[in-house]
Amino acid sequence: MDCFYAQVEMIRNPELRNKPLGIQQKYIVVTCNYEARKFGVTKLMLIKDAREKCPQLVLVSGEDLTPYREMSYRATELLEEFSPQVERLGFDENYIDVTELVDKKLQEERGNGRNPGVCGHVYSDQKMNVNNWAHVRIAAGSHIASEIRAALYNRLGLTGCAGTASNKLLAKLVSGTHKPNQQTALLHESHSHLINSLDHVKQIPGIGYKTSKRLESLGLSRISDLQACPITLLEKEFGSSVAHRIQMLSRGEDDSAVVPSGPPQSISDEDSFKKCSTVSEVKIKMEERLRNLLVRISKDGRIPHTLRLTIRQFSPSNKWFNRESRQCPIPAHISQNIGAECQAVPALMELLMRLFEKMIDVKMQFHLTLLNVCFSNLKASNSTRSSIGFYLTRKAPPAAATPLKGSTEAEQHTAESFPLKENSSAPHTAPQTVGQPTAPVPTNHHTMLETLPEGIDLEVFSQLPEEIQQEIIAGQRHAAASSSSSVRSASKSQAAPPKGILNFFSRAKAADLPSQCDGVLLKEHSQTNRGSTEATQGASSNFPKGVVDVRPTGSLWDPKQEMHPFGQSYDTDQSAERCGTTAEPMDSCCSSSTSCGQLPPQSAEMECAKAGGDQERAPFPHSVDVNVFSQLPEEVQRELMAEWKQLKPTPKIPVRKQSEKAKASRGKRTGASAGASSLLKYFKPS
DNA sequence: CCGGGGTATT
DNA sequence: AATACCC
Repeated sequence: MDCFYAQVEMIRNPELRNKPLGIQQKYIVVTCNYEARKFGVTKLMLIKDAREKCPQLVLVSGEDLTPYREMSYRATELLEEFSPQVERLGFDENYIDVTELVDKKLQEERGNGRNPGVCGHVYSDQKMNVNNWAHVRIAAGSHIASEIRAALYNRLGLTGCAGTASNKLLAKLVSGTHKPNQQTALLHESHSHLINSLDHVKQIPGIGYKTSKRLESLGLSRISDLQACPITLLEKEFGSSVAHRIQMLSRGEDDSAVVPSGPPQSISDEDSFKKCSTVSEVKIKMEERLRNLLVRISKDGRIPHTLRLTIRQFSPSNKWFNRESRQCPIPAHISQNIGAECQAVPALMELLMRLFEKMIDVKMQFHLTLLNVCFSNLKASNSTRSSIGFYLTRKAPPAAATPLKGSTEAEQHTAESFPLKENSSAPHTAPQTVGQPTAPVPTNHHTMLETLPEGIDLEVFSQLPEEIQQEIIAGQRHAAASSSSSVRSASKSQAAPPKGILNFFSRAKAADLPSQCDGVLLKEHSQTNRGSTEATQGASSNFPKGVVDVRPTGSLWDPKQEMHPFGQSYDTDQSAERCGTTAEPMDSCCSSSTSCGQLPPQSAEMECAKAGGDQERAPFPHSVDVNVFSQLPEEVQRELMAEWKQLKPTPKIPVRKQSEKAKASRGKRTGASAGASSLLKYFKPS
C-alpha cells in the first residue's frame, strides 16, 4: 500500500487529502503522503528537518496504531476472498499465491482463442510472447492483481502497488519498480535484470543489516559478488542454511511458500520516552501498556498464556541495540480472567513487576527509554465463557457478576503461589495435562446455573432463548470434557473454527473506521479531477476516472479490453484505466454501483447477501430468538448478520505444500483459521 | 537504528 | 531470551 498510515489518515479525514501530510511518532515523521514528498519530506525524517523542508506540513500523530491495524486486517481479509494463501508482511504488504487462481482462469479461458496481454507494466518493457505459456500465466496473474487493486480501492479506498512474478522475492522486488499505485509483472527472461539492478546486497529482502555487514567484511557488497561467491566461504561465515538461502536470493531464486498468516501470534503495546527512572513511573507506564493490551486481547477473544516485558535502557554511548526482555507463563487463574476488563490488572502488574526486577535492580539508578508489554502464546479460549462473557458482562452489575472469591484475595494467592524465579521449573508451567479441565467451574450456584461461567449476568442469561442457554451450559461441560480430546489438538489448534451460536457473542466492535466505499471517495475524486494537487492527481490518474462506478463486464479477458493485437501490454495509465474498469472483480455485486453506494464495507457485504441469490430477509439461524436479537446493540446485530451470511458457504481448506517447518509450526493455526472468513475473525476466537 | 509494531530461528 | 529479519 502507498504510504499506508498517511492513506488511512486521509481516509479518516479527507480534508488532509490535498495537503502535505506527515505521520508523527515521537520526533520522527514515519511516513508521509506524496504531496509531502514533493517537498522533500521522506520516511523516518526528523520532525524539525521535515518542517524545514515543508513549513506547511500537516502532522498527525500515528503512535496509536489501532486505525492502521484495523485497516491492515481489512485489506488482508479482502485478499483472502481471492485466495486463502495470503501472507502478511508488516501492516501494509501481503503476498498472495495466485497459482491456483491462474490455473482456474486459464482453464476457463482455454480454447476461446483469445490471448490476454499483461495488465499494467511489464518489467523493463519486455515484450510478452502470447505463445509462451509462462508469459501467459504471468499475464493472468497480472489481471488478478488488477482485480485485487480495484477491490482494495473500491471497497476500502486504498491504493497500492502490486508485483506479479514467479516467486515472493521477485514479486516484491518488481512491485516497487513503478511507484505509487501501479503494478508491474515480471517475465522470466528479465529475472536477472531485476535482481542485478540492485546495487547492494542489503537491498535484497531477507538480507538485513547484520548479514550485509558481514558480507561486506568478506568483500561481498554487490549482488554479483554474492552470486559468484564459493558456497564454502559463505557456509563458513553463516552456516549452511543461511549461506544457501542468501546465495539463492542473490540469484533471484526463492522457494519459500506463501504461508497464510492468520490471526497474529502475539500482540504487544509499547511506548518510548526520554526518561523513566522511578518505580512509580514504571508502574504507571506499564499499566498503561497493559490496559491497552487487555482491550485488544479481549476483542481478539483468544487467551494469552505468556507475558513478556521488554525494556530499553539508556546508555550514553551505546544508545541503540539494547533491548532486554523477560517472559513468564500466565497462571491459569489469571489468564482465564482476562476476557472481562480490569480484574486481571493487579495480578498481571504483579507479574510484570517481577519480570522488571529480573532486569533492573530497583535499588540502583536506572534510566529506561522504552517499555513494551507483550501477550503471546495465544490460544483459543476453550470454554464458551470468555466469549459469551465478553458480551454478557458488559452491562452486568458488579455485584451480580462477581464470583465468590474476593478478587484481592485471589490476587494475593496468585502472587504467593507462583513466584517467578529465574531458574525454577515453575510448578505452574506443568500443563494441566490431559484430562484436566482448564476452565474453572464455579461451585457456588445450585440450579442448573451452577455450571455457568463466573462473571456472566444472570439477568441477561435468563432472557436468552432456551436453546442458547443450553448451549452455553453445554459449552461449559464441553470445555471441561474437551481438554481430554485435546491431547493432540491442544498444542495444535490455537484457533478452532467457529462452532455454534456462542461465537456470535464474542464479536469485537466493528472497526471504528469511517466508511470508505462511499460518497467521500467519489467526491474526493471529482475534486481532485478538478485540479487540486499534482500528487493527488498523480495518484488518481492511475485509476480510471470512473473507477468507483466499476461494474462487471463479463470475462476478465473481455475483448472490450482491447488488448494490444499481439499481446503487448499497455503502458500505465491506459492499462490501469482499462484493467481497473473492465476487469471483473470477484466481488462483482459489491463493485456494482448499486450496492457499493454509500455503504461502509460491512454493510455492503450485507447488501451483497441480499442481492446475491438468497432473498430471505434476515437469514437467522433457527436457534436465534428474534426478540432477543432485536435487543442486542446495533453493532452486535450487524456483526451477527454478517457472520450468518458468511457461514452458509463452508469454504474448504485447500491443502498446500509448505516447507516442513512452516507446516510444523503453523499448519495448525492456518488450517483452523482458514475456514472462517469473517471480517472480524482476527478479533475474536475463531 | 529512529517508531510501533510483527515474524522466525537459535 | 536473544538475535535475526520484515514493514
